[in-house]
Amino acid sequence: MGRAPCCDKASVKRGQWSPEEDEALKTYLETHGTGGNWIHLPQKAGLRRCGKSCRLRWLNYLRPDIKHGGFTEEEDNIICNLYTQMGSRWSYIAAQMPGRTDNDVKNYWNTKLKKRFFSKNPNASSLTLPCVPKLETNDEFQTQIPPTLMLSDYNSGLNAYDQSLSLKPNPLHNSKLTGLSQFGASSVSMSQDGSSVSDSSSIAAVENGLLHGNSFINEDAAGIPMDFGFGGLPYDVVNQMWFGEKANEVVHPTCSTGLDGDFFFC
DNA sequence: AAATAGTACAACCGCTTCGGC
DNA sequence: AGCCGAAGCGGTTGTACTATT
Repeated sequence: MGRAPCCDKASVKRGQWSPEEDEALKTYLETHGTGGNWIHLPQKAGLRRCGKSCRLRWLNYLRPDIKHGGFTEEEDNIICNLYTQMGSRWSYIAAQMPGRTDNDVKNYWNTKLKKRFFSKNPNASSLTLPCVPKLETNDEFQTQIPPTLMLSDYNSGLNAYDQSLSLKPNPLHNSKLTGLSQFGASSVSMSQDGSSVSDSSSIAAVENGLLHGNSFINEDAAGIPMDFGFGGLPYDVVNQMWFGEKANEVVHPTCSTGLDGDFFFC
């Protein structure tokens, strides 16, 4: 038995939106807002569309603050940097670029940026990406971003990475720190087929200040930092360095932007 | 000019999470 | 505490457009 469909597919229109439909949706939303319910919105707006479809159309295309058009070099670098740090958290990456949507960023990465990135960083294909623990807001998390991991070169409001911030959990998020074992072991391949950990609470993790450079750090009850980092590499908080599999191997976490703006791994 | 291949982007699908009851 | 509906999210697919042969 499959999942019940969100709407009656036989009675709703699918495919490309017409200008008339766009106008109807836009007019309705500008007048009434969503009313907190997308499911019943199409009916009220006189549209024969699924509520989900309306929501997506609005969020990805019709919203007045959407920036259409090509990505700048600066935006390219932000995407590459954030992708290497947190994987395909498109909604979060998009949130760092005003006017860009997760769909936009995702499409742009999949069609253009990924090829460019891997042609410049052939070794990157073997990299693993961080998997993100769920967090419990009761835990007294507090961490600082190591200076070597700063992205403040960008003027795009990467506030979450502000070195000077000492971030506390956001009480609005009520996620739990569960399933820790999976995070140290699992990884996300940077190939097209690579899937991400489908867990939106990772965004809360970042908002809660747990992004620790390429890693996500939780401090357990005893105050011992736990690392869920880049491919499971432990992070040396004191020296702000990453350790490779060999004890004497040190991996520097910083990803940099070259003089010509091209992204590369150091 | 027509056919084919490649690219870009919009839209859909289904799983997970959240919040109200 | 558990259920259920709705929203959020990321992966995938569909399609229009452009370039190449």
